[in-house]
Amino acid sequence: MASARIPTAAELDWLTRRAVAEIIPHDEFVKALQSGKALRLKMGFDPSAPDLTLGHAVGLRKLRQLQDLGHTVVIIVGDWTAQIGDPSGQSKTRPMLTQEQVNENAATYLRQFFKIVDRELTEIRPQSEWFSSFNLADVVRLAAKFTVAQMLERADFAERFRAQQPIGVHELLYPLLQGYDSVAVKSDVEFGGTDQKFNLLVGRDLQAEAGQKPQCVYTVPLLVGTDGEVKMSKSLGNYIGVDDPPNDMFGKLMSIPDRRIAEYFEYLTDVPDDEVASIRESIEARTLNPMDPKKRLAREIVAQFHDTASADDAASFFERTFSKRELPDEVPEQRVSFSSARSEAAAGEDGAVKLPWLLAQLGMAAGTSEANRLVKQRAVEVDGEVVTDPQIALRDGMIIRVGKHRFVRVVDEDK
RNA sequence: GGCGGGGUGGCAGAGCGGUCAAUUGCACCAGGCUGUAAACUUGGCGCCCUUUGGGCUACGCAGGUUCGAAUCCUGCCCCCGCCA
Repeated sequence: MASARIPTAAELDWLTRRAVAEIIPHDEFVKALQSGKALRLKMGFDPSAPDLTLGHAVGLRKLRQLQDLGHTVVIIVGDWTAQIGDPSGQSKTRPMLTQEQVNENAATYLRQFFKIVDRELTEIRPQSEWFSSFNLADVVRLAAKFTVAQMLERADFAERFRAQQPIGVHELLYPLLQGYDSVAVKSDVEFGGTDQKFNLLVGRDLQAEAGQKPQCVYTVPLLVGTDGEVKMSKSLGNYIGVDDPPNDMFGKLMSIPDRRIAEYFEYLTDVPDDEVASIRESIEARTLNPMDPKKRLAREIVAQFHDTASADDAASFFERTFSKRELPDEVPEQRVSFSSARSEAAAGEDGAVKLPWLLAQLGMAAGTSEANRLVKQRAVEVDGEVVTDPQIALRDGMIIRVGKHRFVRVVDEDK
């Protein structure tokens, strides 16, 4: 049997407290770590949302810490449950996905997953491995183990029920399937956000029934998104992706509300507890400008998902572009055929072109209507000058800026 | 199976024959202030045309009545609840 290093007292403390919501049962988990046996750490993922956010990173960082002791991660590709749509924390039924979409998403997801988790100590297990051979009898047997009342204990089901929102019968199957995964892979500990608690506990029950030692349940707190209010999630648009380019990541981190700075440090960095505590205190006491620890946070995190050099670059990019409002020296280029632009959107004798049209073409505005508004509201700059004239002369290499953070260098494709 | 309620823009939720591209809140975008924080403030928020102007597409789906329908009628689909 594979073995793992026994954690030191400090490591143990870190693993069971920092960025941890709850470990059930706590003592059993500690005992397991101290046994020296390599544990199987299960984490499921839902391939309906292929992009990993910093919210996911909270839990993945814990997995990584445990891997560093020699434990094994078992990642479950939820190719069946994704077709159901996880009802956890959802206020609505989610759409089902096709197998093709699932496969595509899984590839994207795993690439990002291994930015944090050690590939060498990871087992990838698609649910279809055990569920494709499931038949109706198996499903009925599984479903018979739970009652409707038990299912309705789940906070989100209960809430939807109360609010007279629809709950699909198939959604009740979701926790059961996820729980069965634990039986299939013989997991020792399952990880998830606090919203997963119910599902994770179902795994314990099913394992016990199957004569296995029930897994421990390890939940991590949910990271609040950039709006500072609700759980970070892609569908709410308040997320920071682990795959976000350094500048974006840095900028998004700078935009989180001050009151969330400390918890971001706590959940996403290795900055020691006492330092985090002092940052928290000085922000509350207003003894330092919150922008400073926030910059540090942004650097720490960008360095983690990219590297130190990128973090430095992102920091100076940020200061130049947003603090001083200068143009960055590297502006993404967009190629446009000047001649066809002139024939399509000619606006004058001199070869000028309609600016709103151009903005829409460049993808800097959703459409010409929006572009028109932006121009009117003085949100458009060309080569550093605010433009209000809806006509514009094309110039190779011209730099167009819309709002604070959209800019493009226009290059003539005809050349 | 019976009875009742309901389907409106990203969400919530008004409107119930013309003045409705549709009140309002949230979210979002942009300007001001600033630290891409908070608070505040101004404008905007279906698409398209250069316009205080015009066109097109929209209020579950399909038809119909009407000079005119998100608003009335018919059929269909879907959701919620109660009773069985």
